[in-house]
Amino acid sequence: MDIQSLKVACSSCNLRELCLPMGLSAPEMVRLEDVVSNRRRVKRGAALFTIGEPFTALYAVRSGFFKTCVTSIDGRDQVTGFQMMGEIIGMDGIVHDQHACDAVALEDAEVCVLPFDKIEQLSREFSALQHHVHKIMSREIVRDQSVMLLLGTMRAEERLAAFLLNLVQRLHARGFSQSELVLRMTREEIGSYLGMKLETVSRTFSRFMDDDIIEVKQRYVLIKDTQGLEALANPHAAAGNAKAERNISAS
Amino acid sequence: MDIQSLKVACSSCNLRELCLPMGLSAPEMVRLEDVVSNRRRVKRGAALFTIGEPFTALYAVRSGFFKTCVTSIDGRDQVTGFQMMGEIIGMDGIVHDQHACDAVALEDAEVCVLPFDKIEQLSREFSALQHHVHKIMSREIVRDQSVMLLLGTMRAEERLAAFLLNLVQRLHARGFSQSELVLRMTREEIGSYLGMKLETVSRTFSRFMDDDIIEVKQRYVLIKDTQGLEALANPHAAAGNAKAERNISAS
DNA sequence: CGACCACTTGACAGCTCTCAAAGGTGGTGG
DNA sequence: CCACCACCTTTGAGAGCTGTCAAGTGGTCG
Repeated sequence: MDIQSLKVACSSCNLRELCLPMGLSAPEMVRLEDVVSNRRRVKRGAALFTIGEPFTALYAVRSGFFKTCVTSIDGRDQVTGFQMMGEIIGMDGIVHDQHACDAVALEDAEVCVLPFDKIEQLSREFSALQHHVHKIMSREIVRDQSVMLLLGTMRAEERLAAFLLNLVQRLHARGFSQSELVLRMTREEIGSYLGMKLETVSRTFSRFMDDDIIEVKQRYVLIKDTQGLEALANPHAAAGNAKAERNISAS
Repeated sequence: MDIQSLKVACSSCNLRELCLPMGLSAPEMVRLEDVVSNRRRVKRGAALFTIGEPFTALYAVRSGFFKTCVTSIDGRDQVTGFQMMGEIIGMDGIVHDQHACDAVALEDAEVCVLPFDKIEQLSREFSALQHHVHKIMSREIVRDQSVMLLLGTMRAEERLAAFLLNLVQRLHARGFSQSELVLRMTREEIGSYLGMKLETVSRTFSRFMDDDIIEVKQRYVLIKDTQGLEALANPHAAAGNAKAERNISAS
């Protein structure tokens, strides 16, 4: 245990199937461990990086929970994502060699530092790593597009339902419960992510409770009726929707 | 001219400073031309690719105008972007080896086909190309985040103003007017992108006209007061906003 | 234990959506 | 070449959802 906490070892990390080393061969992973030599602890409320800060590395979340936020010229800010263990942060910084968003820890956290020049160098040697890096960035693009869909077409109930389902789904993939979770963020942060005010988030939680779909006690959430929640997130999915059916039959 | 229309030549393409070959040396560009050997024409209204289609290549827009749209399980769809010449489409497909959105031509268009396996192969040889590919993907992530900010925090007037400013800015970078443009998309498509209904788009255009900030005649738009439009897009930028000022002083 | 922060709830206002009708524009076919 | 049709756009009226403002409660952390 002591040795592990001093030296990073992707090959023994229980996140390796979710994180950067996914799909690498044993010798490749050894070389990767050489690159991923540093860890960094981030206290709750502290920033891993901030807007404008020079970009040098990507970060793999090892433990803890982060939010990323962008800020407009006139000071409005928006949470663009919540990141949990195994997820990669910082790809926004590549294009201008400086970060385009803030990354803030929502609880005490630890990240693996992935110096980007080293990643690029190793990617030129190992096509598996190269392709995986591309996949990670592509996944982020696809995720962002689904958030656009949420923000552009959904109403408050649908947004919050989709948000909760997404969270438990990701937690479940990490070995946690399928129906229980502890929110690491405030109502205001949820609202910022979902494009609604904290009061609306709170009211919507209350409505879900009244409908007996979830149980909420502060940060703790129990999903009592997953199907009901799914129905709230996609209200027209069951009804014979022409477009949806076309998509299903096409695939 | 005939030769050029048969054979792609990045080195003589007037988009090379915006597109994939940016920053490559002469010999590198020659090798790239070998990869970018195919072009494809797409008629107005036709799809360059659709959701679920196998991913094989990225596409560089050579002429014409595209939209990309995602569709939810229950059939709602959302325009996630508009792409003009010099911009790269298709990065959504990398993660699952199939496209996650539709790309539809809004006018007759032509694209350069960039087979992705070839791009990856060449990226392993040329770090300049590798880094540029990363930048293009990172730029897309940053763009998506700014759309989230728009959808999450702005009101109809602000969204449409920001949209118009973004369009003319990109057109201007391509040598077009700074104050005049022709919309290639319908009010409904604008609305889908901006998360509002077509009627609201139309009404907001009318309000801008009443305020003498723009002139609109169907698809044609003349920006009469750029500063006024910027003020509409960032209403609190001028006022002494604490957060904005903190960002300015910090940078 | 106390202060502060997060959360909940209510009342009301306002923005955007919905539904509806009419006017334009561009394309197609006779 | 003209007429017709389909689609896009504009505008109005009213409804509904979410935001705003406000007050009070409860939980958490120093």
